[in-house]
Amino acid sequence: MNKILLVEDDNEIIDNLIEFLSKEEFIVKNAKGQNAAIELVENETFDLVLLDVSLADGNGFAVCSAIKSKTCLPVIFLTASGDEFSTVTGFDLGADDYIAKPFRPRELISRIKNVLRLTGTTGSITQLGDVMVDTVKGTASKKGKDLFLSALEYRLLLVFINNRGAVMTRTKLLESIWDIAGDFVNDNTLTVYIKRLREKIEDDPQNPEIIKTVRGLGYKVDA
Amino acid sequence: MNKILLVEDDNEIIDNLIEFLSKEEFIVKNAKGQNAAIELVENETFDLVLLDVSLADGNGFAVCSAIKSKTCLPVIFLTASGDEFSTVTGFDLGADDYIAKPFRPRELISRIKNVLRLTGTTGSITQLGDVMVDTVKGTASKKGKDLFLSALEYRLLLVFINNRGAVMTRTKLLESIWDIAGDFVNDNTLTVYIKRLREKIEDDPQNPEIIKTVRGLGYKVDA
DNA sequence: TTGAATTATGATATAATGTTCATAATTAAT
DNA sequence: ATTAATTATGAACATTATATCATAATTCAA
Repeated sequence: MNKILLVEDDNEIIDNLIEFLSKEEFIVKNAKGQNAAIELVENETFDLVLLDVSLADGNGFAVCSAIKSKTCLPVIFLTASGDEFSTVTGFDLGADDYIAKPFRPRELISRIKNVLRLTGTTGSITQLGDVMVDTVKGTASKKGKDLFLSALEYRLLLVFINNRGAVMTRTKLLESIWDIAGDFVNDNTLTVYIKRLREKIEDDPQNPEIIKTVRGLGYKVDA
Repeated sequence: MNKILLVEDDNEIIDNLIEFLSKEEFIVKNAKGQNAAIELVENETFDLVLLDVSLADGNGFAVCSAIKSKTCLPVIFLTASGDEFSTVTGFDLGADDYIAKPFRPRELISRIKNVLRLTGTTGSITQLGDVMVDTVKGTASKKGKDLFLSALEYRLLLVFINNRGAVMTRTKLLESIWDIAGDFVNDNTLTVYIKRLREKIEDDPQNPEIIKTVRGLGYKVDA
């Protein structure tokens, strides 16, 4: 159940959106003015803000700035027309998306869900076979069981996950984890880490299925 | 320098976009058909895909599915008109955004940058005062200098960052980090960790400005 | 098949982490 | 002011992490 703050002063739109969004399993709370919006954001927790650009007491950009400076809430602008929203300044202010009125309700839902997914409010979990990494918590698990990865093992796993499909050279991996080209850490250190990580995440560490060796080039995980 | 795969078969658009995006410091590579696109994605690394919905050899949705099943690349659809893109199926397929032709170049740039920011391909960095956390790399820094956080310290910091503005009770924190309600780890363990984390991230650990004690309730960081 | 290069493994010293204890400092209420 | 509760600190300890060495196994090419 995600909770949405609707900053809007047009009663018809308010009623329509509250009715529609409630059906879609969202909890909606309305603020009609800038101050009300900012106060609500300060005193309650929301998952997303729908923000009308043109409010009776001023434009929504100021509200967006205020919200973004206080929270990490995603903001979707509602605009009277596509042109009203300057994407350049809008996105610069930290807006996550915008939608022009009149919009089809289903499009609004899609955009809301999309933004929630992208901003990770619903959790940003990445999967690699049966290994799951939760970058929000900073943890990893295999088949639902917690993996106890050290800081370096975790970072090494992240590098592979964020470069799925690509062969990672030893140099690239060393740079990613140790920030240097291999002059200061022993070249074998990486090999040892690969081994240790494999021992924790692979079903059969001797025949790795996740982190594969690409002889002469480096290592890779399939996409 | 982000690398973009442009899947488009109209030569005029290709030329325009390559010229414009190159000026904006993007590296652009073009694929004219479905197979070319999928092959490129498999053999090269990109940061984002711009995907025309209507290609000569079929519609772009199939390409989107193929890309998303193989990679975690963000995809922005280019559509001839707003209606052509079904936001419902489009977003369900994993599309990250879409833009209807004709679009203003600056809007395209804004949307590209926005998606890159949201999907974290440019790094999903969260800031807490002068402390930055990069959950893509699994690292943290203060004033640009690397912090060497242990696995538990890093996770504790993430809990605070993901709950900015809220008071976190000792029980909640213990549950977040140790997955238990405090029965198995000593109650003081958390206190010691708070102290150690403060020593690494606070300017003056004796007078913490980031992680504040809320006596009787727990700890909180401001939003 | 042999040899050189690459990758894997096992063992080890050192440093850091994780947990607990004992004790001090702080705060709020009586 | 005294007391009780809460939070902070310092130090001790067992455990784990980290980096390196030596050595083994593997692969590829001559």
